[in-house]
Amino acid sequence: MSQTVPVDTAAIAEGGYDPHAIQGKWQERWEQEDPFRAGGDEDTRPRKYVLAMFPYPSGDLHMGHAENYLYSDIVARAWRHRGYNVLHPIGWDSFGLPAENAAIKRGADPREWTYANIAQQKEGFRSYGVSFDWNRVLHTSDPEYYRWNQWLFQKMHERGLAYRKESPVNWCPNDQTVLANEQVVDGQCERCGAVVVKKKLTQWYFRITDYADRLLDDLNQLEGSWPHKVLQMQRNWIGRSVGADIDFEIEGRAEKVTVFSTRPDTLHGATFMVVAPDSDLAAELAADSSAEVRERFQDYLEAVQKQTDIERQSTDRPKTGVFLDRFAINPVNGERLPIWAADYVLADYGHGAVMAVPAHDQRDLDFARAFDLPVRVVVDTTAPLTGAIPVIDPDANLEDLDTIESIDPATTGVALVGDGRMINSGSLDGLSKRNAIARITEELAASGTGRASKSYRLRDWLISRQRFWGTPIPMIHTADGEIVPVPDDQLPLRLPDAHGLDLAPKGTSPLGGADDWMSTVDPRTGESARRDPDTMDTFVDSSWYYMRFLAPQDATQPFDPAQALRWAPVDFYIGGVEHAILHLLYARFITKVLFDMGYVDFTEPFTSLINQGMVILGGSKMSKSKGNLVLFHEELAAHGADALRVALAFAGPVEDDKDWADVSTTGAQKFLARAWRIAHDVTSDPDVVWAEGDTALRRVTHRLWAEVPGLIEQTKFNVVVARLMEAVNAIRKAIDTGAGPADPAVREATEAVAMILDLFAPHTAEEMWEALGYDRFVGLVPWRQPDATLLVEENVTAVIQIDGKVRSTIEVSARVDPAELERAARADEKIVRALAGREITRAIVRAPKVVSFSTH
RNA sequence: GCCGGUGUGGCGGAAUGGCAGACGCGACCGACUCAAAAUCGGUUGUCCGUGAGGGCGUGUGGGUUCGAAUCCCACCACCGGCACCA
Repeated sequence: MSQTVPVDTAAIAEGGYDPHAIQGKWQERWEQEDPFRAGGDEDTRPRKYVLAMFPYPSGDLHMGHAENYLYSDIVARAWRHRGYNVLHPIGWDSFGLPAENAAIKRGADPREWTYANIAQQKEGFRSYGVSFDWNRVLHTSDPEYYRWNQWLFQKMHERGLAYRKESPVNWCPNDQTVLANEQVVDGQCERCGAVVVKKKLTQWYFRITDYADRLLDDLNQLEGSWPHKVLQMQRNWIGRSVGADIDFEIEGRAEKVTVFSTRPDTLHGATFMVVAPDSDLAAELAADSSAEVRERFQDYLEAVQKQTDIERQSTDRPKTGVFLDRFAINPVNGERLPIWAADYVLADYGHGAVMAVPAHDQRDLDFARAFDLPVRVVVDTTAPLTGAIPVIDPDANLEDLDTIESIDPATTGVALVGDGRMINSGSLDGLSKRNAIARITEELAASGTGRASKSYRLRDWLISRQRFWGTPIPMIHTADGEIVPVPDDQLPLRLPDAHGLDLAPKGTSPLGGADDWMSTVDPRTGESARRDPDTMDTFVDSSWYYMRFLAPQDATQPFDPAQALRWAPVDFYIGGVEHAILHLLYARFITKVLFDMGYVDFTEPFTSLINQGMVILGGSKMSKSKGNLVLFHEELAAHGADALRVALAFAGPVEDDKDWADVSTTGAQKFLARAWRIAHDVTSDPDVVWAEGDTALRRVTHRLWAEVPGLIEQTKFNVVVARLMEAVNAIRKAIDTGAGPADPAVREATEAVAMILDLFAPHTAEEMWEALGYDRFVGLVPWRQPDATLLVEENVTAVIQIDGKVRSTIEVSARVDPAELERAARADEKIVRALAGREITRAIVRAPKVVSFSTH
């Protein structure tokens, strides 16, 4: 048995191409000369702002980062070549739980862990050759940054957009903190997977629901520029329903109860009312009922509260509920509707109470059938919706309507949710659904018992967190129970030293244990007061960071409005789809708030958005626990940055997942060695006259110039790499068996390859550029324009079809006359043979590409 | 249940109304070499045929068109979002 000897294939095998030496050389020069710094105020070129979602410093970079920042780098480099002043910054989303958990595990300071990881990732980005502007680095955990989170919070508070309320909140029992709705996925904590429970707490919220309509409607502007999927997810998440609020008198209660309904047209069909058992309203209605009801209600409430969200939300559970022995009065007909408490009604949607119309709502019908409540049909879904309105006898009994009887929900168990003609509904009779909704809404408004209304699935954004490693909430709780802002001259309100603090999760913020830190004075009276012990959700940090890059060192304001006018909004944004309804919704919200405050002149932060796919392995997501990790620094060491970059860019469309098993770093390395070699084979000088070069090769070059910018704009990076491979193959062939290494077209083509390859393999491209006799940096060289005369082929292959099948091809001039082309096609030997005497009944000629004959 | 997306060789993918499978991976054959690696050249959708050539082929079925992977309709499969949201 022979032994396998490890060989440095990269250095030896590729015939002199040594990616690691090249990489070190150019990274050092970039570091010294800072060529990718964005142009300043004096720069008159048009501007482009390219941004990839900033990383969380969770250890070393991984393959997902390799992909994400490769794509933003490709776009940034392409725009530089096309004459733009490009801003491509990098920073770190450096507050958050993992730092804290790691610190708890090791008894260390989250700061140390965080900044050590940032240093490691910075080094990773440098050795990967990403063309960031390193002068604008920010870390959200720096007081210089989070000071402006506190500014934002106070601005929001001034405008009534930050407020406190007591409410049942999502509580992660593992992380021991509250979570925003967006951070609960399938009833589980987005971060750790623990089953989320409800807890009633007083917390800080941002009033994102005030912006629900704008967040929804403005998605239309992004159509075509954002992934369809993300727009869809945001629309679903906001979940606007249009209908009416209807006020019901309650017997024995002074105030009316309002319900929301998308089907106010069915108001005459309401036969009972249901309130959410965990709502204040249910508790109050039960409290004023009999002792027996109170007891039954209490038992039911306890049972309901024991359920997790997962249990409560699972569909096709049998309906449960209790009768509260209270009655509501239907405003349109005075009927008494029994009021029930049932957990299929949610406390925090609409008004926590519904009018139940069992005939026309499946849930209400299920409940009615379970508790033997009446069902009254008020929409004849069998009636035609077009033509004359059928005459309905107002005294007609349902039993008289044969058609309706056969589909009576009370017997079939299927609610009639479709459109139809109103019946048993007084003034609405005969109307269609849409007209009935309009009519009843008017009537309710006229009588003061209702009004048009909208409801949203979206809830206000809970931003308090009971954890240490985040932005302290800049508010003071005074002795008299007031809550006042920390005065501006005392900002930033810095986190205390973590040493000596118990960071372990215990359900309240660790800051509460920092006595010196917690005690402060009431800025109005000087009396002693307490700080707010909670920190902000880290999604607050990332909701506006793209603005901070515009002037990251500014100590006087969060961002410079003049720079915002120059650079913002972001022209090209890229990141994973996992942020579709978290970061991207919050950033849109905060941008609109900043617009309303007059700080920015745009309402959407990210003009175009791309979601890159994930890097997976063997069909499943990489994870430490599964042990199927492909490590970034190992791949980098094995193949070099350029091969890694080319392999990833070539692996497939940006949006698709890339299985590492299908990614060929060795293939990429081979290609790069071939490209590097042709640059060294060129023997002509830089001042040769290209026009004297081989025309066929020149056509290849100019097709490249014609095609590549468009392909980059469409983010078809894999196709651009394929085109470069074709070009390299064509040059190789020209050198070896055609025009020869001295031909000007060989130089022209090789220069084009170097200039475009810069997007994918910047180190190799610089090395090629140098070999071709130029000064650094190819990364800053403007791309050439295609020569139109070289784009028009002289001869093309025309396809000749008979009855839709290709039967022959002929070489013709690109400027061939259609009549002449048809003549040539008819005369073609293969066509004559294939026709076998059949007559051509029709000929379609699309010169110079197609002739299509039909024979029938 | 509602809404949306996707479906192409052994594999990743290309082609958005005009030669399906560009480019690459893998595989096979050859040149160079004592040999191997690297490099270079060739073959590679599938079936029939010695060959020339022909049949079939982009999830399935239909349609539009001289011509469909591409447009339309229905269905199937997979993936994703929302879901007792009134």
